[in-house]
Amino acid sequence: MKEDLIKQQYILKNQDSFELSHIFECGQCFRWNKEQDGSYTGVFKNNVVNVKKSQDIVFTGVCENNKNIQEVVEDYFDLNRDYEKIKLELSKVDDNLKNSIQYGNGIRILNQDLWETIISFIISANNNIPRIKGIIERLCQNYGNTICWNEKTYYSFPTAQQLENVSVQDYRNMGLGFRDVRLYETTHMILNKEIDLQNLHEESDTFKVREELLKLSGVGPKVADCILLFSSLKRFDVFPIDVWVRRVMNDLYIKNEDETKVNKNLIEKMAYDKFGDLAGIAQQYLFYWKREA
DNA sequence: GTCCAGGGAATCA
DNA sequence: TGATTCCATGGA
Repeated sequence: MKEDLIKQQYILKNQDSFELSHIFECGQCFRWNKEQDGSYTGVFKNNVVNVKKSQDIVFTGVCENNKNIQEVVEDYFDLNRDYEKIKLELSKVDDNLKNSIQYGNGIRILNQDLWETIISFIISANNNIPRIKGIIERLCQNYGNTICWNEKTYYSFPTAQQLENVSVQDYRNMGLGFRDVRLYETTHMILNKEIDLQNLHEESDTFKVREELLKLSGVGPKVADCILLFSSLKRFDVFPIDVWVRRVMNDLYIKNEDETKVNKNLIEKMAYDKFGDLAGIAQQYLFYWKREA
């Protein structure tokens, strides 16, 4: 019999660089949903947390093994990182970036589980965000753990072991489309330790980690960079290039007549020249600004 | 009916 | 290496 989870709360005061919509709508995560009161509720690992911002930021929820909620959210929201310093540094680059930073000033890069990030971004390929969220939610409901809180049932993201016996056809039936085989193959590559996720955390060379990720089925350059940036690997020196980022980089800097013809290597080189080892964070401000504004 | 979505893999030059 | 094409699905 599993012990009941204790409802916990943590109140954070005086936190600049923390806006709910900026954090949850900038495309880095798929499991946070807006409530009627403007707060957001999400599941990560086996935690269910609601975040509400008025003057202070209030975290309420239940945590895996009743671990202290302050420690849990400090890790997940990367609360000890100085975003004011990062924004100051990036604002010096040019007015374009400065404007986008003002627009998305409350963005933070979440510290998401590596396995979940890999699978989520394989699903994201040639897909739109509402549909990605729907597919992931069905995966969780079918194969994740149930977590009860506030008289509602939530579902954790299934582990690789929980997906071990899921077939390609099962995935197809859940609406994954052509991504079904990729999800199946990658799950088993990780279960077989062809790719060892622990080793990825221990490798310091970003390029080597990227090479390993690219071996996974369904992981190409863009998905690999998203995994590097948005997961617990936390590599801020990568610059994921999707259609939106290509668009914004062409509009601001390259100014090619046909933005679909812009070379990705050119964008990548330009990003690193301009933004250096903070390119990934710069990418998030630009992405959010282009998509929302 | 057509186009598009946080692309990747296979194919061909 | 670099460019093209196909891949399911659902919403606009």
